[in-house]
Amino acid sequence: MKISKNKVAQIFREIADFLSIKGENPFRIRAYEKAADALEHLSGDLEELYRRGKLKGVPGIGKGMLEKIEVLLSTGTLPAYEQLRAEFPPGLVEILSIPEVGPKTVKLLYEKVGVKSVDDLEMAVQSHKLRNLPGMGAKTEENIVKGLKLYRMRRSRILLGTALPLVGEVILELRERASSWIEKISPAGSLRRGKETIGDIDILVTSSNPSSLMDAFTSLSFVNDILAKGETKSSILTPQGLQIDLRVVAPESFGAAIQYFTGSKSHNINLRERAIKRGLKINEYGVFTQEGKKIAGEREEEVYHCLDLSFIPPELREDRGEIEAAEEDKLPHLLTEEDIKGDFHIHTTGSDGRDSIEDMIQRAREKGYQYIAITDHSSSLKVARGLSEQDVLSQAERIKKINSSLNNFRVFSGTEVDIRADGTLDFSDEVLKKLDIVIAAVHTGFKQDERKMTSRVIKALQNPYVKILAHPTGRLLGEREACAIDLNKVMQVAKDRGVWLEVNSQPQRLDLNDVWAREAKRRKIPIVINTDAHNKQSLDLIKLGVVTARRGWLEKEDVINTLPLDKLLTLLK
DNA sequence: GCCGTTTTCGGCCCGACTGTTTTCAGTCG
Repeated sequence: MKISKNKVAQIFREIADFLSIKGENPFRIRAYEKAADALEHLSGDLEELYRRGKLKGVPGIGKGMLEKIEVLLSTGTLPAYEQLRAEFPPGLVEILSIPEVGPKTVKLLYEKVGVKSVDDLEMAVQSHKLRNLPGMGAKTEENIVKGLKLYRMRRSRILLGTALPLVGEVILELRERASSWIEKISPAGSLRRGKETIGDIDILVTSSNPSSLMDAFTSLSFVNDILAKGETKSSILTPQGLQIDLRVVAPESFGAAIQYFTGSKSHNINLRERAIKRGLKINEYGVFTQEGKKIAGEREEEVYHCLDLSFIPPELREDRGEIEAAEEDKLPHLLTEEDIKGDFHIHTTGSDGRDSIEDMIQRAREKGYQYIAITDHSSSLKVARGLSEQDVLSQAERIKKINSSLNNFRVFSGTEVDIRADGTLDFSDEVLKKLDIVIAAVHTGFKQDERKMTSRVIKALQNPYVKILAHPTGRLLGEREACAIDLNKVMQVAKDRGVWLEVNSQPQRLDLNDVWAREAKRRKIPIVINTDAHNKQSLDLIKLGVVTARRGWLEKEDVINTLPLDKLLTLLK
C-alpha cells in the first residue's frame, strides 16, 4: 500500500493533536503541524521525492521528520503514532474540532469526567457535569453548548467562486446603507489570497462612525444570525451558515491590519521571526522598534519594506518561498486578468452550452479578447449531447464563414474530445486534423488505478493533433477527489510533445491547481487558462483561473493565451 | 521537533477576548 504525502501530513497532524492533549511542548507540536503544511505544499509523489533526496532542506522537515517519513514509506505505519493511538480512545481527537474546546479542556474532561467522544461531551454537558470542574463555570459550560451546536451544523468551506461575488454584494449593500461612515474597505483572509475554498469571510474597514457602521452591518439583508457585535469587531452568519466578520481599524493601522488579517498564518509567523532578527516587532497595529517607536502601519507595502522585502502579492503569501524571493527581489511579476487575450475552451448550443457561437464571440469581444476557440464535446459524452464527427466538421465550416465576416478577431474551430477508457480518442485523426484546436479530456472512468489512468492520458497526449490537456486531475471541489494520476509523468510527455496544460477556471475545478501550475512553470510547460464556459456570462470566470495561476507564481510569459492574435497564429503554425 | 550572518543550545509570533480568576489560563485567528 503506497502512502501519499497527504496521508503522512494527516498522520503528523493527528500526532500534533495527541501531543497537545498530553500537554507536550507546544513547539514540538507546532513542528509536526509545520511539517504537515510543508508536505501538503510539495508537488509530486512522496516516495519519489524521498528517493531523490528532495525532502532534505525543505523548511520544517528536519532529521526527525525525515526519519519518520522514511519509516512510513517503508512500513506504512509509525510506532510512535501507533503508541499514541493506543494510549487514547479513538474519538478523543475529534473533540478538538469543537469550537471553544481546546486540548486542555479535552484532557480535563477525559481525566475527570471520562469524556471519550463528542457524544460523551454532549451528555456530560446536558447533565451539568462540567460546571464544577476546576477553572470551569456555568458560562464556560454555556460556551461549550454553543460550540457543540456550531460543530453539529458545521459546513464545509465554500468555493472561492461563490465567496467572491458574495463579498462584493456585502460591500455594495454596506456602502448603500453606510457610505458616509466608510473610508477604506477591503476583504482580507484567504479570500484575498485567492484560495480555492474559503472558511469564513473577513472584511476590514476604517470608519468615522464605527457604532453606526456596525448597526448597518448587523442589519444587512444577508444576516441570519448575529454572533457578536462590538465597536471593533462584529460577526454575522448568513442563511447558508457562512460567517462574515467586519473589523474596524484605525486609518494609521490599516496597512498593518490588512497585512495581518490577510495571512496566511505561517507567512505571518515567518515574517515576524524575520522582524525579531532585525530588532523589530510586527503586530496588527504596525511595525515597531525595540524602543517602541512605530515605523510603519498605514500602508501595507511599508510593512514589507521595513523588513527589506519587496511587496509580496497576497496570492503568494503561503510561506512557500515567497519571503526568500522577496528578499532577493526575485518575486515573479504575476500575470493579471488584463493580460488574457483569448479563451480556448468554450461550449455552445452545439453540445451542452446555453449560448450560440455568435453570443460567445460578442461577449469575448466585449472583454477585449482577440480570439476564442469553440470546443464542444465529442460524441461519446451523451450527457453533454456530444457532437458526431460530421457535426463537428460542419461546425468548423460554419466557423470559417463566421471568421470571414470578422475584423481583428478570430474564432478557432475545435473540440473537447473525450479520452476513452483505453486512451484512444473519440474522433478519428482524419477529423481532428481538420480542426484548429484539439483539447483532450477525461470525463468518465475516474476510478481507474493510477497506472491505468496515467497511461490512458499519456496515450491520448501522444496523438499528434492534441494541443491541450483540459482539467488534468478531474477533481470537483467538495464533490470528487482528483483522480489517481501521475502528473509528473504526464508533464514529461506534455513537455516532449508540446502539449499545453490547462488551468480550468470553473469554480469547482481550478485544475491544474496552484501547486501543479507552479510545477508546470518550473518545467517550462506552457499553460493555458480557460473558462470551460457553457454560457457567455461564464467567460468572466477567467478571473478565478488567473488567481489560481497567480498563486502558482505564473507570469504573463508562462501563459499562452496572453499572446496577441498575430503572435499566437505564428506559434500555431 | 526545527534551526543557526549573535547561537549546535536555547530559543521558537502576537494580541484580543473571555472567564474564572485576585494575576492568569485557555482558545482563537
